[in-house]
Amino acid sequence: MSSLRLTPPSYIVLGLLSELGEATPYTLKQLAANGIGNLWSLQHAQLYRETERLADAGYLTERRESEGRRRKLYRVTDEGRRALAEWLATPTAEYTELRDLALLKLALGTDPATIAPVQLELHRNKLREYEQLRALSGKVEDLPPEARGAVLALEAGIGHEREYVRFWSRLAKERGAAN
Amino acid sequence: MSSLRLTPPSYIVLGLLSELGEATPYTLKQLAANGIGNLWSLQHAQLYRETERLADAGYLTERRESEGRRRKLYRVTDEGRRALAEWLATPTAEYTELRDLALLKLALGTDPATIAPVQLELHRNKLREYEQLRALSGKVEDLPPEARGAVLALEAGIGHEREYVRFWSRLAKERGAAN
DNA sequence: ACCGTCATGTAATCGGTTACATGATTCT
DNA sequence: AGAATCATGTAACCGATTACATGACGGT
Repeated sequence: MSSLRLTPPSYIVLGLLSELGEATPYTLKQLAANGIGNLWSLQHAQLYRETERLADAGYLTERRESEGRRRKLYRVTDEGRRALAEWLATPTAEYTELRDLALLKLALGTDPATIAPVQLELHRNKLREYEQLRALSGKVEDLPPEARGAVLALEAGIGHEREYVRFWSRLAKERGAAN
Repeated sequence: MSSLRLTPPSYIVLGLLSELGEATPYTLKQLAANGIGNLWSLQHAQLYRETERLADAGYLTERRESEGRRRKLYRVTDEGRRALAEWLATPTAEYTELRDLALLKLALGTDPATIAPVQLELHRNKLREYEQLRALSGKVEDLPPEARGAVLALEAGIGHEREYVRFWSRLAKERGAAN
């Protein structure tokens, strides 16, 4: 019941759970690994802690199976739904840093030639993966409203991966030519 | 002397300090706020902790002013320099998630119309800021080698900001037209 | 029956953020 | 001299990752 701060992981849990209805932390983990995990991934341990935290605060209800594995099943309360909706309705004006390790190394003086090829391949693979994922959904307008956001976020990811590929292939080429 | 794990902030400290020679945590903070802070920012408190940690582990030496403010001045040791060089020479194959709050909201079902305008302005401003910064340095080839990495990282940032601007202006337009 | 993997959870550790506190300078 | 801001540092809290531990299930 205490007023705890809701963090991005909290909203991920609330968001996923309100679509699923009822689920165990482990189910959430599996679900998160696919879609939203590309944007913001979570360890399974964190999901156990987070669901517990949210349940303590009244945003989720906890139910324990009486037989078998006696797993814990969570469900979003009205309060949780309200908190999520409120957060979703508020625009963020916060700037998110890239915090990319390779760029950090670059900024601190690495020779681009040593990291560019690896990064290039990494982002090419990621781009391909995203594009394949994207191809599975059709046009955004044809999707049910609840599913649109995820696809849009995926499209953002594709754009950034393309940018990464452009960037690192430029560096790979320049150095390749210079040497 | 203990073997502690070196984190990205550790390398930022090592990197900045090895360029500066000797500095106080506060000086590092100021320096970091400008250049590298756009990529990976640090609180001042963290810099105090981190310098202390690194000094304990033997990567920095600590010297205290005898008069005046009795500030702590740090300097990179050979071991520190070695650790930094080793890290810089190792390519990373790790994928960095975007972890952008606005994209997260989008993925969880926000109406794009409510966040797109704010994000658009945010990223337009950031882009302008980066481009002005970029204009201060000339061509990359004319720079001293130590300074090139920072400019390249900045160029990466510009690319991503352009991508953000493209993305959010698309959403802003679509919705604007639909309504 | 046994082995490996998937599933489920807890505990300990640790980095990072927030909050607090105070000492110097500078400006009016 | 007093106010405001810059500079310097410490302490407490908290979220997140790592490590540990065990139970169920599927295949051979």
